[in-house]
Order: sequence, then C-alpha cells, then structure tokens
Amino acid sequence: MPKTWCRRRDWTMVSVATRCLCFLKLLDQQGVPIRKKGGNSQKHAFEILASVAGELLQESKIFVPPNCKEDQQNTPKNIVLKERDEGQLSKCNHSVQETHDEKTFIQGYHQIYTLNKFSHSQDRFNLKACSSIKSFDQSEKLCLADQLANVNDRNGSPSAKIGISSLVSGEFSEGQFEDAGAELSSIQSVKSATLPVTGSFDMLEMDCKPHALFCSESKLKASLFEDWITLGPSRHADNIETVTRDDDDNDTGCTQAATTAKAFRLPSDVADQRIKNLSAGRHWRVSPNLNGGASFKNDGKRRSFFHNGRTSYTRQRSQRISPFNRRKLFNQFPFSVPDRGFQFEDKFNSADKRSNCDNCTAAVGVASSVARRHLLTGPRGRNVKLRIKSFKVPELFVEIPTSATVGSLKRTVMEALTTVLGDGLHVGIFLQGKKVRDDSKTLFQTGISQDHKHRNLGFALESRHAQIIPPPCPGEQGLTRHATSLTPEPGTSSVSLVPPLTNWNSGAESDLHLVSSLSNISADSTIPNSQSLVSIPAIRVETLAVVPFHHRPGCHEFVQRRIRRLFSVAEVEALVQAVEKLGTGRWRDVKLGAFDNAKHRTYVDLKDKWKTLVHTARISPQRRRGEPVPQELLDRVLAAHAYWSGHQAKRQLK
DNA sequence: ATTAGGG
DNA sequence: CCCTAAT
Repeated sequence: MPKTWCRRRDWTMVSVATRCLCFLKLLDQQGVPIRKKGGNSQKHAFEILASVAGELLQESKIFVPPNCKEDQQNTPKNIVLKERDEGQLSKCNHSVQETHDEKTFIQGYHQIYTLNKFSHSQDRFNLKACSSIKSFDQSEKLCLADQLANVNDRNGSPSAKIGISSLVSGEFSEGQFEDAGAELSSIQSVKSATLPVTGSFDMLEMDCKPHALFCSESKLKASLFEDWITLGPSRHADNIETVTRDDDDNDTGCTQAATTAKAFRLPSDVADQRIKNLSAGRHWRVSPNLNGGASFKNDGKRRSFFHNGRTSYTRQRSQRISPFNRRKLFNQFPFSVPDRGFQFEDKFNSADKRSNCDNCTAAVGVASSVARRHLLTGPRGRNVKLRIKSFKVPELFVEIPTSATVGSLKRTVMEALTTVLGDGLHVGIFLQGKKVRDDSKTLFQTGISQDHKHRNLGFALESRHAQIIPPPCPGEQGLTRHATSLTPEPGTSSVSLVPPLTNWNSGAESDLHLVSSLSNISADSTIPNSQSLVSIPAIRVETLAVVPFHHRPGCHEFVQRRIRRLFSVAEVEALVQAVEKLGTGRWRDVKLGAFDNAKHRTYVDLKDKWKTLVHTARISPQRRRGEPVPQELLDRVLAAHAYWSGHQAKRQLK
C-alpha cells in the first residue's frame, strides 16, 4: 500500500488568530495535549505558532507595533507581533481580508496555548510570538529584519527598529525557553532539507544574496511545517488533500514518523518529499498503470478523487495571496517565483504561493543572450538570439501502487507527461520577473532586444485552457493514445521529453513560431538537455508577450515599463470624437470603436489620455508640453467632459 | 474584464 | 504609464 498523508493548504488568508486556533485545534484533535504546560506538546505547539508567525511576518501581515513591551516576568525579551489593522493596511495600499470574528488573544509564553476571548477595546489580535524567532538562524533574522524595516518604512513606526536590532543582534536566539526543550524539531529538519533537482537551470545571469536564499527557505519551511503538521489521521477531510506516493524501502520508517502526530521530527528525506510535494504547482493524479484512468484537472479549484471515493477541493495557494503580499514577497525574495512559476532553483520549487498553477508552470531556465546587431523595426531588423537551456515540465503528480513495476511507473509518468504536454500549452514569457501579456509589443519595446546582463528572460509552459482532460479509457490508455488524441501529429512516440514538446508546438496556435523553432531545434539535437541556440526573426516573435524579470531589491530594480507612446493629434482627434459620442464611462467601447486596431492602446490608456487631455485643456497653453494639441480639440474635450460629467451626475441622481 | 481614480 | 480597488 502506498503511504498516504494529508496536507492542508488553505491558510494563507486566514487571520493570525484563526490560524493559531486552527493549529491548536488540530493538535488537539490529533491528541496532542496542547493545554498542558511543559513537555513535548508545549514545545510542539510553540513551534507551530512559530512557524505561523514566521510566515506571517514574511508576508508582512503582522508587524511590531509601537507599544511593543517586554514581559519582564515570563518572557524577558518579547517581541510582540501584531496583526496589521485596516488603517495601516490602507496606508500600505492594500486591503485586509481577514475576518476578525474570532477574537483571540494569545497571552504570553506560558499561556500561549490558552485562547481567550478578546473582550473589547481592541479589534485586533496580538500574538506574542517572541520565541517564534528563536528557531530562526541569523540569516533568517536578517531577512526578517529587512522586512520589518520595510514595513517600518511604510508605517513610520519607530518601534520596529527595536525589533530589528533585537533580531539582528540575536537576542532572541537562545536560552529563553529552555523548557521548550533542546531538541531541534522538525522545523530545523525541514530547514536543512533541500529539494532534489529536477530540472536544469541557467544561473548565468544571476547573482544571489545568501540571505535571500534563507528567506525563501525559511518561508518554505514555514509553509512546509504548517502543512506537515496536519499529517496523520486527520478528521477534517474537507480542506485536506491526500497525497500518496510510492515509496522505496527507505521511506517506511519516515512515513510512519510523518503520520504519527506526535513524532515531530521530520526526517530529511521525508522533508524532501514534502517539499517536493508542496511544490506541486500542479497535481496529476494518474491512476495505476493498467486499470483506472488518469484524470487531470487544472482549473483553479482542483477536485481530486481519492481511492476512497472522497472528493476534495483545494484552492491553489497562489490564488490566496493578496496582491500586496505578492508584491511584498516579490520584493523581499528576489528569487522567488514570479506569477507564472519561473524558477531559478529547485530549492524554491515550492508550492510557492506565487506560482499560479492554473497554468502549467513549466519553468525554464533561460539565458537571454542578445545579439548585438539588431534592429527590430523593419524587415531587415536585427535578431535576438535566445538560448533556452531547458524547459521545465510542470510538476506531475503520480499515484501508483507499490506493487507496480518500475516499467509501469515509467509509463505512468510518461503518460502524465504526455498528457500535460499535449494539453495545449503555450509559452509565457517573463522579463525580469514580470509577465507581459501584451502580445502586440515588439521585442524592442519590451526590452528583450536590449543587451543587458542583468535582464533575464524566462519562458514558461502554461496551459492554454483550463479545461478538464477526460480520463482516458480504461485499459489501453497508454502513451501513444494520449499522443494521438491530444496532439496533431500522432505517433511521435519516442518516450522522451522532446517529442511531446514538438507535438505541443505543433498544436499551439499563437506564439507558435518561437516555440516551434525552439522545439524543432531541440528535437533535432540528440541530447535531451542540449542547449539550443535559436535565432528568431523579430517579426515572428512579435506576438510574444514578455515581462520583466524581478531583481533583488538593492540592485537596479527597474521594472520594465511599457514604452511610452505619445498620442498623436490624430489619435487625440479620434479619442475626442469617440468620447463625444460615447461618453466618459465607456472606455471599452471607445477602445473598440476608435482604437480597435491600435493594439498598444488599452482602454486604460484611453481613459488616462482623456484624463490628461482634460487637464491639458484646463491649464494655460504655456504650461502645456509635448506636441501641441490644437485648441479646437481641447475645447471639444472640455465640452465633452462637461457634458458627460453632467450626464453622469444626472444618472446618479436618478 | 472593466471602470475609476490616485500616483 | 502604473497600480489598485471596486464592480
């Protein structure tokens, strides 16, 4: 029988208190006497809270409040972590999603497991998570300090400095909670775990800061631990997905440890496995090789069927992270994954909350080396040379009985692979960490053509449509069948990664040229991992979308902006005319009506332009800059604006 | 996906 | 032109 464990992945947007509650409840349900003092259970619960606190801290959902005080008696050097309130959040320009209905106050270390109703006077939670810092090493503390500083900058809260210095000086590191036990628990175990390398990466143009690595890792650790803690015979199946893996001999003991609620030591190989599984940006459930069908789903809410027939809905973590957090993390962890799962290193190949798993996040290590003599505009334009070392296939999830043969395992994996590759993938492009969706931009405009060393290009395989792949017929649903049904060129059947890529390319509609060039070349090469030098005519790549890649905070962290394109008088004229006709609230219609074939003008652009036009029309001609707009047009702008404003006001009155 | 508005 | 919030 395969080993099974559960994990919970729906914490992200829950409030601090709720999380703590959940964790504690969970412990309780698993038989850990969380309310007792001393002993392992206390330590365990504490570490859980530490894990939560660490994660929250990294997400900047909590901060060190001004009134941070030390609890002289029990916790000499307490850090008080406080959930941000709405005011602060809005200052930071993001919203708070937490529900504050569970008002919980966790008081100090010795009472940390006692959850009291938080009576009144404050509508927020305090989490004294002093010792949570304990399990962080110096680098992580630095990282946390960074984040605190960041928060600090935004909030202007001087007291966070205290927290920072304390963190950095390591004041909280040791010796405060002896009774928590000297044993390093699973947090540490997990921390030291690294992911098996499953893909190749091109680190050519990357330099990494050690502490950034630690940050990512600690974050990973937090979420991993958080997930791991739900191991065992859990009773809430609703939010838990069951993960099964086939084990080799070594795993038995480890898995047992993992499924025992009280065994908090997480063996590193289990940790590896856990991380690996956590990293499942996408899950594939492949039924045993001979009977039963493979069923895949890759919509936002995956629904997987278990052997026991239960269903489970799991939302992808990535969708639960708030925009703020997303950006925040982005800033903090230069090497974490941008939205679509471009990844630098498998170590961070986690179920990173940023990797949107709706799309097959096939990560690609790419070295963008840009040739010199280019010119994008015009037929004799320059070319951009891209070397894509490898495509990383989206994570597969395979379930197979331990009694299966190695050969059948291979076939199963291949089947899953073929399915995902045949599932109409397309290429997403990242430039400096950001994905560009505007296919109409040229490489030149997006900056791909520029020869910047620090500029990184990423390609990712993304699913074209979030549709459900019907389970194959039972029995003979092998690779060939998949290949046949899902790809235009049947029978390209060699069991390797390259042919599927080719097939997929053939099936792709847009972005086809680049992709086919790539795949053709890789297909040509005999070595699967070979590096292909691909020369792509600029014109053909024109349809590609590109996004800037992210950088580590200190360094030239410029995000590639869209190229500024001034509105010509003719465009202004068209805009004015359209707005005169349609009004100021129907920018989509304006776009469709007057700028439908101007791909680079979005309705937002038009709206913005109208805004500036109104402004321009109101200021004195001397203050206007740029290409002068005829006064006649400006007058029309003012007239139309006045008219439609009044119109809108009237409508609102009614 | 659109709209509205601040930056 | 970017970013967000709110629809």
